[in-house]
Amino acid sequence: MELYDIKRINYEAQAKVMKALAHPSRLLIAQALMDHELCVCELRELLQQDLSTVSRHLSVLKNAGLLIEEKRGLYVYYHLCCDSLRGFITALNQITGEATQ
Amino acid sequence: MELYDIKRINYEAQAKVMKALAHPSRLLIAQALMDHELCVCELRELLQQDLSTVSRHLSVLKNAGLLIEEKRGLYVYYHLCCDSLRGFITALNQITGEATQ
DNA sequence: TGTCTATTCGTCAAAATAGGCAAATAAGGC
DNA sequence: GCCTTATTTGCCTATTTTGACGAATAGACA
Repeated sequence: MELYDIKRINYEAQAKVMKALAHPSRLLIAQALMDHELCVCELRELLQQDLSTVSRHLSVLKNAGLLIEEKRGLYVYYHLCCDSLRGFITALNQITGEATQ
Repeated sequence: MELYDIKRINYEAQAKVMKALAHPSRLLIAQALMDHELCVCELRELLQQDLSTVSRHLSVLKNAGLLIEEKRGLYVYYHLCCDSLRGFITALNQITGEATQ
C-alpha cells in the first residue's frame, strides 16, 4: 500500500468524524455532554425536536465513535467518548471566534 | 434575544466551519496548506480530480472563512486563514487517533 | 489585437442527509 | 400476563452535496 493510499484512508476517517459533528444539533449535543451525561429525553428538551430525530443524531455521533451509550433501567445515557474530543471542541470554539466574524 | 438563540446561532456558525472541512478532499487540502500555500493546479495534482471539482472544494473552504486566496499573475494561491486552524487540525488528528481505531 | 493558460461558473444527475410520523422494541411496575 | 414509558427503526419526502462536462472569464504575452 502506498503512502498516498494510507493518507487517503486517514482523510476518510477524519471526514467521518467531521461529518458527524457538522450539524448544529449534533454540536449542541456534543457541547451539552461536555459537562455530564444526558439521556435521550433530556436532549430532546434541549433540541426541541422530535424524539426520533434526536435519536438519529445520537446514532450518527455514536457510529462515528464519538459517544458512548449506557443503558440503565428505562433510560439510555450518552457521554463523550474521550477527553481529546473536549480538546477538539475547545479548538473549534477558538476557530469560530477568529474565523467567522 | 435569548441565550438559547445566541447559542443556536453559534452552533450554526460552527457547523458551517465543520461542514466545510467534512470531506476527505477538503481535509487533504487543509492539511497540505499547513506547510505552504499552493495554487489550484498544484492541488489538482494532489487530489487527482477534475480542476472544476478542486476549484469548488476551494470555494467551499473560502466561503467558510478558512482560506485566503491571493492572485499573482495567472495563478491563484491559497493559504490557511489563521493559526488556530492549525491547532484545530492537530486536535482532529488526536481524536482520530484515539476514537476511530 | 489574438492566443495561450489558469480558474471559475452553469447545469445536470446521482447520492447522501434531515426530519417527521407511525410502528416496533425494550424495560419496569403492577 | 398487561400497561406505561423510553428509545429505536421503517418509511417517506424535501433538501443538500458531490462531481463531472463544457462554457465563460481573467491575466500574460507576443
